Amino acid sequence: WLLRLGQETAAGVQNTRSTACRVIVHVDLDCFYAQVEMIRNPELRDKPLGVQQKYIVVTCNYEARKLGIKKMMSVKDAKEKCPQLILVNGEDLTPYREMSYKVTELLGEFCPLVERLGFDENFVDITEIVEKRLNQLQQSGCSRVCVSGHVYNHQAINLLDTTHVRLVIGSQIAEEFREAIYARLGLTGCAGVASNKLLSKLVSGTFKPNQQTILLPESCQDLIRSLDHIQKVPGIGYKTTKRLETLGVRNVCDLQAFPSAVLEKELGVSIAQRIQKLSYGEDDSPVTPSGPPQSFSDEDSFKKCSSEVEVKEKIEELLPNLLDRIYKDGRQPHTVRLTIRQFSSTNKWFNRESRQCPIPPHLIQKFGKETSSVLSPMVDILMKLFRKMIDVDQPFHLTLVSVCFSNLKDLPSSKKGSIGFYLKQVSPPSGSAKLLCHWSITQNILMLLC
DNA sequence: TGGGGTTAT
DNA sequence: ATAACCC
Repeated sequence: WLLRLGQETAAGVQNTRSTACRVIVHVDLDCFYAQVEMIRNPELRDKPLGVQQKYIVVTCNYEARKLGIKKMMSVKDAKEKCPQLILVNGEDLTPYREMSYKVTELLGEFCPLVERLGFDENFVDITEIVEKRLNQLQQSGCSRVCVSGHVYNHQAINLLDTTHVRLVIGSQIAEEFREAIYARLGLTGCAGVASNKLLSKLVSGTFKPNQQTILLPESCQDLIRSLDHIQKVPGIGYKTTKRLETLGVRNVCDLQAFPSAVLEKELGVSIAQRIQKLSYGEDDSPVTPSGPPQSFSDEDSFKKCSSEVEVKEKIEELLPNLLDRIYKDGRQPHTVRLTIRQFSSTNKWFNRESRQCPIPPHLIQKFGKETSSVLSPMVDILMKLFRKMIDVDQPFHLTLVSVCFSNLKDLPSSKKGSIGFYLKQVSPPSGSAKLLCHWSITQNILMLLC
């Protein structure tokens, strides 16, 4: 696609600037866990591969998909379908988490506005980069732009429409993102470019592995209405779908046409207005930079755990890994939480309960040092939380134990003379050494030079 | 269904 | 602390 740029004066650009659309990229890695495993062991590259957690194949590579393996298939069904399927255990998320942050950090080199969604998706607000390139193009008198990848619906591009031009420039930037992710990390993925997060996410999935697509505004209704069920709309989950079904709302068109007043009474004004806007493809939520994580957790599920001693053992298994992650992060957690799931034949999922408490100050101090000194006092605290939930004199049957550290705070900076002093000045909320965006780092270095 | 995450109430 | 959402 070679196209001729419309003639537009600088003044014209200024006039349209206040109404310029946002340009959002959604980057979605292909079968992420399987890709990471194939990098760890290249011999798996051309073989059908599944990643297993407990008795579930949580994801698989495209070789396996050709043979009929689906995400979240039971190991039993998968082996029946495909006896040659190779399975690797993916219960320890460490390799995936590490690679995931490398991707986010790489995108952060292009632009500070990067928001994570799970381990394998990122939103990037590239509005400013697009504006800059648009100005460069116009000033250099360049008359052609070329779209990278697909255009949703094969819609024709109109280069007199500045929104079209912005999205085309966005496609070039998305291509650069994917090329950088492949060149530096060896990962492939999809990208979607549109004027908001919702649409960028929906359009990124339209051409699937390792391809990208842009959505022009005129095709927005086609895209959103192509969703056969409302639960496919990101933001409308299981519960809301059930309540909407009660109201007779089955698809996106039903939701668009449904009386707002009735919806607001049924779901509350906030949810009603948000999801009805979503049904029109409208989403004004900003790309919020994720920064370093808000919490660190580790969990294990199992068939049965029914004594205090077993619970303590589970906790002792989970803690060292967690404490190590927190130590490497550099911040100190101020809250700890224990979550359990009790067995029940009815309502099998979502019967989790938790208790949390502040971490005593004397223990918080020790997080910056050796993890061994925190271990046993922390086990004691977690066992107390456990006894708040479960009467240990009565029989119980747990199927999951999870420990979570949250309310992370930066180490108190030792004021002058320390590099921390300069770092804290520019980025007070979360100065975790690792995930500062490079702008903050640049500013910090400039401060040091001053 | 696993092993994580987030925000709103 | 729970409930909803996301992957």
